[in-house]
Amino acid sequence: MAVTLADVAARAGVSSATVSRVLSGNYPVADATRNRVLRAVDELEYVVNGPASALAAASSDLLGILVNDIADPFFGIIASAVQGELEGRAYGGPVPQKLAVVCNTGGSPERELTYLTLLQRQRAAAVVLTGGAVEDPEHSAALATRLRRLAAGGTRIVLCGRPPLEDAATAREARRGTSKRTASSAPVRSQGAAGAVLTVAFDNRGGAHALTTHLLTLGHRHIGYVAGPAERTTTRHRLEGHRAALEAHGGLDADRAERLTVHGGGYDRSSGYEGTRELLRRAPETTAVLAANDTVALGVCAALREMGLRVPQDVSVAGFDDLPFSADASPALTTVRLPLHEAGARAGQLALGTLPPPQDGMAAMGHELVVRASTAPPRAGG
Amino acid sequence: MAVTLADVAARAGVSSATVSRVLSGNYPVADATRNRVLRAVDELEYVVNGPASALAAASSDLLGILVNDIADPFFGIIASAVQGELEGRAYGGPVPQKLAVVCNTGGSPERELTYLTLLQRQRAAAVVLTGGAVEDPEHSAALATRLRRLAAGGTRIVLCGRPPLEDAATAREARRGTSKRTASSAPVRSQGAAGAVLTVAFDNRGGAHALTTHLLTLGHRHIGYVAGPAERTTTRHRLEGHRAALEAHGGLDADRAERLTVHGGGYDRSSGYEGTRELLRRAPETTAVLAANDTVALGVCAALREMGLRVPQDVSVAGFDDLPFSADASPALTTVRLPLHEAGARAGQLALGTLPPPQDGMAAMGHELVVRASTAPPRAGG
DNA sequence: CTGTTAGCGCATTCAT
DNA sequence: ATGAATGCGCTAACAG
Repeated sequence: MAVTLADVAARAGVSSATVSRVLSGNYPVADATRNRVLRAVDELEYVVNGPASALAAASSDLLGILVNDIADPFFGIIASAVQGELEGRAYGGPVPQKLAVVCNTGGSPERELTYLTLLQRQRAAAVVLTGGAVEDPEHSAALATRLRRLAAGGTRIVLCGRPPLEDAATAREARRGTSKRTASSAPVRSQGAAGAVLTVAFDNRGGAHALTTHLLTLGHRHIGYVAGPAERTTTRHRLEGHRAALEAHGGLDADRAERLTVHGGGYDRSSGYEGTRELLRRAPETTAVLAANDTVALGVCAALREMGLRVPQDVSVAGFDDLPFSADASPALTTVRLPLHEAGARAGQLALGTLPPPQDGMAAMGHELVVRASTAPPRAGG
Repeated sequence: MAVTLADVAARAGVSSATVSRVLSGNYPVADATRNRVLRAVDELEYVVNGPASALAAASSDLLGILVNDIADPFFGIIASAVQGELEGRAYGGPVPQKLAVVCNTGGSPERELTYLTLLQRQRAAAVVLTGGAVEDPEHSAALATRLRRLAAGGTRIVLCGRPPLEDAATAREARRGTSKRTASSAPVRSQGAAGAVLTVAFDNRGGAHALTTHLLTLGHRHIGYVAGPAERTTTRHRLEGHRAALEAHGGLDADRAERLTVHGGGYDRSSGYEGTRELLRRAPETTAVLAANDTVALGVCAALREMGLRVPQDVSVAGFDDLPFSADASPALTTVRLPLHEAGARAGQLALGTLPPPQDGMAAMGHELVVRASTAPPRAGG
């Protein structure tokens, strides 16, 4: 833990500068010299001092990934995919070269900011923020400011699974309550220029729309919605897609829609369980339940089962995300597949600069309706 | 991105040393001075330069976590729990202070070593290695050497879910083929002293034993085993527990046990699927299948279903780990619960030094048999 | 309690 | 193609 460049240099009979050049490989060095250096490195079991080199070079090979909870497969899959892009080629094969710093925010805005500070402290080369954002205007503004500053400082920022940052002007308007945003509004500087904040977006609206349409087509007219936490963009977008589909189908009764919507505390199983009990208390006529995501859907199914209702004969249930376990659930879950892996990979490439950023700074991912056993037509007279 | 300690010092009218003291908080500073410094920090939006401070202090606040794949909830849960321990208290609340570097090894020994090098380069404060180890003697030796060296250099090393490092002497013997290891063997230096390699171990043998006994008690006599990759310690231990139970129950027919064991390529669903087809081809009389883990068990169930066999009426199935989705699978999986979260938390505490290391360097975690719907007595005459 | 002074180990000019 | 010299920003003695 103590052998330094100078030691290697001494052993190889060269200057430390030369050793540095050999190791970073971005400067011509005579083959003979290089070999001698490499041998010395080997013999001394020299390992570069990362902090020292980061200090001198003003850069690091750390990449931050902010997730709600890495134990949730939704985030695990994305993080895994981001990681997959973190390797370069060397010695004739793929070799990891950057390190991923995974930060569990638990969905808390404060921790999100705290982690950003910690990553900035490490001079992380890039930061990927995953999952829905909290919609508190105060926090959004603070976060946007921080991210823009980071981006301006050279840290690549990628949002994966959350909407792009509002441009500053729009945000100001929004906070003033004037949302008369014209088509000819000023160009969004935060997206075109260098130091842009890039986005890989999921189609939460479209997915929920497809799911709701699927249920409507099956004949359901009493569709409950067990939603995620109210203040999340993901929650809002999915709900919007759901309501848009209802509206398209024959008008939306706002009060009724409100009554059929329950907000859970989180994207977890128990939210689905509790939410369903509440929902059926409010609206016993419900014949179908849309869940905030697959995990919530499992809780929905469990609650229904416990109430003596069969899925899908008595009540249909649908999830969202199509996590790996959904196909094997009881019953197999109808859901919407989000390209989590692909999105993560894309985010990783954008973060590394491997992939040229899209024109408008935003890559939109698709969705796919996956119909399985948990949805069926409502019972006659249901 | 350019404001330094000196800038803050100038603004606060103190020396940079004082600023440093205020920020690290481990040295008395007059309240008035502290406030002035803090204000300057705030006004200048100063963020510590991590690399510089790591270099000067010869330490970093990075902690490495090696996992097979962070997308697998088994590892996700452990990693999440480790993370949970990474926060200290400040400003009257829990605040993350160390960063977790998560490394996906994909189960490859080379990548394991590569990542260790990268972490060593970063001067990581600790490294937690999770999941079963690959049993190649060459690699084990290389890995043990590396870990011991790291530990000796002050990096805390914790193995979570894999057996303790063999002590050097034992390893040498093993490689010579002489396994006459006496009870009075030399004390294992790698475990008692400072710089020890600590272990948090799962009871894979005990769990498999319990599961097999459960099936035997139900009346099963033709129990197949769809195992994980052959060279993993986890695979071996679970298989050993399984066979020990068979033996305890009435003698073990080695050939038969061999015929009823199929080794999958990995701990994934498709291994379970393929393995089951192979197993039933070899031994159609099978009335129960033990899977390498829960994920594999899902594949087992899928294959059986596809062959027209009902679970558990025709064939019982059991998993291992009790991952969250297992209770909601179709049918709900009988399995063995491993305290993944608790183990991860413990590993995190040991890695941080929050928890005093156990006497023998090893904390053994328990297991719990969880009987659900996927196991039942064999059909009469089965 | 605070300031001064030396490095920490490396990357990078600038010479040669 | 290589070496010498400088400084990255911070911490840790050491004084005072």
